[in-house]
This record gives sequence, C-alpha cells and structure tokens, in this order.
Amino acid sequence: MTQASPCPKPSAKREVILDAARVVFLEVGYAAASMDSVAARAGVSKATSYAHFSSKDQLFAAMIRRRCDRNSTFAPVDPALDARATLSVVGQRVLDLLLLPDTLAMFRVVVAESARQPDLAQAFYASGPGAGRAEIAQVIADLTARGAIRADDPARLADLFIGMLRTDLFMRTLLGLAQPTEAERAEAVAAAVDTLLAACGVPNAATP
Amino acid sequence: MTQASPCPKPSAKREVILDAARVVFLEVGYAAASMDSVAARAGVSKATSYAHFSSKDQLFAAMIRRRCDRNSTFAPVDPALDARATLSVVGQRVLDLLLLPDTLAMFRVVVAESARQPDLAQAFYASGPGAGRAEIAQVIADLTARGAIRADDPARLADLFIGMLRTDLFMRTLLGLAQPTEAERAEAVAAAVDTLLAACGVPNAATP
DNA sequence: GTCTATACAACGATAGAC
DNA sequence: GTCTATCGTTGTATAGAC
Repeated sequence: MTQASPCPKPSAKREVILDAARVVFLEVGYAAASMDSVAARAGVSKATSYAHFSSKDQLFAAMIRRRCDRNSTFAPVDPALDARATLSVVGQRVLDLLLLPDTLAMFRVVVAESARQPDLAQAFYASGPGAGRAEIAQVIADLTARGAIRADDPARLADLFIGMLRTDLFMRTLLGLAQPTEAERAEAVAAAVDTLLAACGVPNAATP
Repeated sequence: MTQASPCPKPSAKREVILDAARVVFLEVGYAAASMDSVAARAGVSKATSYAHFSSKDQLFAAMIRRRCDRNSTFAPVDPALDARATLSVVGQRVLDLLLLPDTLAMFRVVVAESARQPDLAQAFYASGPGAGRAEIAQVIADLTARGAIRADDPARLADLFIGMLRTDLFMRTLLGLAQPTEAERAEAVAAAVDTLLAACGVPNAATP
C-alpha cells in the first residue's frame, strides 16, 4: 500500500521526479525549466509531479536540499604524508570537485536563485563551501599540531588556500569558456601549495 | 529629426530603456524580468522598447555589453610606494569593486545566463575578470622590474592574489548571506598581501 | 517614434475519471 | 496515486492609430 506524499516513505516515483528535476533545473536554470519538461523527463504526468511536490518552488528546493545532503566528507588523508604531499592531495580533490560539471551547474543555479530563496542559498553554503572550508581548516590544524606547518589561524589559511585553487581557471570554466585539462589542474594545485608553504611552511623539516 | 534604432545615434529613450533594463535584469534576473516591468520602469510603452530592441535577448545583451564597455582601468599606483603598500592599495580596490552590489548582481546574472548566451559570457570575462587579471599582472610585473618582489610568472601570481581576495567572504556575499564590513575587507586584503609577500617578497629590502 | 490594444503561445496549477 | 484535459494567468511580440 503506497502512501501519499507527506510521509517520509521514499516513493519510487518521487525519486524519479527529483532526478528529472535535477537534470532539467541544472541544465537550463530554474526559470527556464518548465514543470512539463520535468514531468516528461521523469516519464510521469505533470499532475503526478504536483501530487508529490506542491509547487515548482518546493520541487526545486527539495532537489537542492537532496543534493546538499550528500555530505561529501573527504576521505582522510594518510597521516604519514608530509605537508606538501598532504596539501597537494587535498588541493587536487578540491579543485577536481569544484570543476565537475554538476558542481558548476549547481553553483550557477543556486547563485542565480539566491535572492529569491535565501534559505536555499544558506543550505547550499553550509553543505558546500562552508563544509569544505571547515574540512580544509581541520587538515591545516592537524598539520600544525604535527609541526609540519605553522598556522595561527587555520580557518583563514583554509580560506586563502581554497581561494588560490578557485582562480581564473575556475572562473573561465564557470562561464563556459574553458574545459581545463588534467595538466592545468595539477599546475594550479602546485602553485597554490607552493605559495601556502612559502607563507607558513616549516623551512628545514618535512621536505625530503 | 530623431532617427530609428539601427543607427548609432544615442537616442534619449534608448538610454532610458537601457538604464531600466539594467535595474530590472540585475535585480530579478533575466527570466524573471518581464518586458512590461522594464518598460514601466523606463516610463515608456512596451512597443517603444521593441522599437529600439528587437527582442528581450537583444535588450539584455545590449545592457550587458554597455556595462562591459565602462573600461574600469585602475588609476595608476604611486610608484614611490613599496611592494606591501602597493599590493595593499590594489588589493583593497579589487575587493571593494568585487563586493559592490552592482558587481555581484552582474556576476549572478551573467553566470546564470552564460550557457544560453556564451558570447555574453565571453564579453563579460574579457572586460571584467580578464581585464582585472591583466592589470594586476602588470602591477606585479612592475614591482618585479623594480626589484621589490621576485615574480617569475606575473600572470600566475596575479591569479593567486585575486583568488586570495575572492575567498569565503566573497562567496557568502555573493549568496546574500553576508554584508562585509570595512574591517573585514581590510583584514582579508592584509592576509592576501602577507601571504603573497611571504611567497615572493624580497626579505631584506623594501620593508622600512 | 510612440502610444493603446491585442494576438498568440507557454506555463503553473487544478478538476475529475479511473 | 496516476492519468488526461483544461482553466486562468502571464509574457513576448505585433498591429494600427496618431
């Protein structure tokens, strides 16, 4: 006996509709996406969509929040690595994630709708950039505790590191003007790591 | 004798419509903005808008390109300043510009429409982030020529510097989650300058 | 060149049958 | 719970008077 929408039962149709909404909204943006196109892609009727989500706004919000809940917590980094290797691994992961087509599409649509739905912007920030920032800060704090680097303010240093990863390459990719190669990414990560270590690295130790 | 639209004559009505389009498009985004609301704000009829711009797309593009043409070239920095002072001044200018409500609104709308109008994204990049990057690179190249810093690759260093200015504070402001104070901006600039100088500063000279 | 009035299409949302 | 068919609104674009 399949229940109605308000209950937390994970209806199959509901998931299909959410998936279709993800594809359509991320591809053309909120306003240009019609409930007809979402329903068509989901293979259901428009009325069924409205049976599960009371409005276009609600469907959009549910889709965004669903994506935000995929808590992307980074896998722990091998503690045997020195500061340069640790930051390089983490930096590469961050940049690769940032440049994923889905990440960029999500960013575009959330930024575009941030004024209309401030709570969505908040949820996106908390689960995305905010969470990432906290994780990087933790990595930096750990390195500091091990004496591998000198960091007075891990959060600020994390800011600077992420900023150096999200540079011109990210901007051009966000605008659809570039498709960065693996080499370009690695080069960008190396530059960020070099600069960070120049600022707070321990000169003599940890560089075999 | 007032002419029709295709000629380069700067009709007064045309300017009024472009101004109204700027306000409306930047406030609610491309899709949510209606030609009715633009015409209403301009104080003209919708038909007049279409007499000057053949479609909503054309009006939007004209508005964006007009904003892009305001070549914001930074005023030259006093060459008597040392590296730290120079970078601080330039960094403060960049961050202040980035956090202007109009700059952020422009960024939101261009990012949102970048997929639909790739040439607009290109024009925006070239006159905005791209031009800024080139100017910062020139400043860094000048400092290097004077021996105030050591920079092998001015463009890359400019990337890193701008990235360190456009950090978490920018992200939260872009999403409408923060309204940065003067103190926060100054702190962010100082952190970026400190880190950059740690990486490429000349240790003994130029720091009185 | 500018206005009022309107044609035409698309969209969000709902009613009612099954 | 899901469908087909439809209502009412809104928005782009145009026609015709002045």
